[in-house]
Amino acid sequence: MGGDTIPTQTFLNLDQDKKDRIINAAMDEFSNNQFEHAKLSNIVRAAGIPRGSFYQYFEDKYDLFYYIFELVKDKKMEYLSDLLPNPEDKPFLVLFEELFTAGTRFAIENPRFVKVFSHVIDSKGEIYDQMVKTSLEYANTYYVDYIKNDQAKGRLRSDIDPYVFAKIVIDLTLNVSLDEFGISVEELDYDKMKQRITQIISIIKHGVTKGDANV
Amino acid sequence: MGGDTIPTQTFLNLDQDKKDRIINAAMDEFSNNQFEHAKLSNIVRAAGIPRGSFYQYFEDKYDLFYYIFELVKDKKMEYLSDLLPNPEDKPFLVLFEELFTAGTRFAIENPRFVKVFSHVIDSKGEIYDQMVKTSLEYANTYYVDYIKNDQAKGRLRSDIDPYVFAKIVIDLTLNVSLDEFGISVEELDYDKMKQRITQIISIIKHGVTKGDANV
DNA sequence: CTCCCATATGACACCCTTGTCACATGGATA
DNA sequence: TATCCATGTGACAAGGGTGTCATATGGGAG
Repeated sequence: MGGDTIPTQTFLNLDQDKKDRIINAAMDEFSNNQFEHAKLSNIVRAAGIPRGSFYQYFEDKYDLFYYIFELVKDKKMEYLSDLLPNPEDKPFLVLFEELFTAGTRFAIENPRFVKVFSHVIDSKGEIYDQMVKTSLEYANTYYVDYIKNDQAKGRLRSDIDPYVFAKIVIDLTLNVSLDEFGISVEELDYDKMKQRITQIISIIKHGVTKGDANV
Repeated sequence: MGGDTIPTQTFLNLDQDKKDRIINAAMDEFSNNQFEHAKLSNIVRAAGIPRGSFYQYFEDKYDLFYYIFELVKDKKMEYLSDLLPNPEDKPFLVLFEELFTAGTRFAIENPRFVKVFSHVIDSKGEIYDQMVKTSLEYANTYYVDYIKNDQAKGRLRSDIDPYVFAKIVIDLTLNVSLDEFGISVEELDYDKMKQRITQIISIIKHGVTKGDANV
């Protein structure tokens, strides 16, 4: 019975310590390697369980990854969920700054999670299609509507293509926030990131040109 | 003799047709797969040469990839090299727009090349470190200096961190120019891209805020 | 003709992975 | 103690990749 939970009931029955060891080992492997390069052999060795046991807990490698990736998404949602409902019609740039900040905080506080995430983003393979493509497309339309709304209210220049702007915003959050030349996620520092966000928002908001009113 | 050219002399001696078949097959495989997932078996099959012959032409898979990647870089340089010397002290934003446009033209006219390139960018592995990291770091400092110079001349806001701005510029050229949700490099259209570039430059230049002079 | 060297060839050895399976273990229950 | 069921276990089959090597081929030189 209960044969179609994603991890098996057997896994859920495990004592917490063993579960933690497995999750930990998987997290390590998946944060250091893309899915296809992650090796079950490493995971079972690091977790200190026999290979055979693993297959009592999960269907296969993909199944494990799916489980881990859900953990990552859930964690990220903890950081973002308060911001998204948007009851009081915040300007888009305010929402953007809040999301950007929350996302950065998530990255700093959960570096391994972010690395798992980044591998999927970069992979652009099946896993990407199945696990994040839809979310990003959703974010895109969400942003586009938001931007159009702000344009209608005169908060944003109406000659800007909402799709292009939304794409920039998403790319910035995905890339700029997470890495820097030679600096890995583990070494991020909150104050520095906060400054960077302020800078980025300022550029997006006012542009880089000096003393120049916009068109 | 000549034992340390990258492809062997034997390869260089091959008749053009056979060379082309090999390069073509390699290009196909490397544009559809990251290095580690690219299969020599596919390449030799597509090129119509026996497996053993391949090892008379190249040291190994990595060697072949290196050769192919050089071809890609050379091709890209054909598009960019005129712009980089910068004799007449162009404003940074003008240079940026020119590079962006040239890069886009390269992408549209050589989609397979771009895909090879993107795989490396996304891989963030050894290949990335060896083949593009240095170039990107170089580009970064080049931009930073350029930006500082423009700031000194009052063309750009001096409260902007040149490093952050340079990073944004590089990320935009690497990501925004190349893909879009659901649109692969093969389907890019020049006019559409030109519009997008104009939009992006405009946002960077003046910001997105309506009727708002900058700080 | 035959010798020589560059080149061609594909079966094969080797490596490393994943997922399986027949068997072991152990605690609860009667 | 006997039995049962969940769980543990690691040797192993199968698959799929790369690079090698013993052997074939073929054109030019003597």
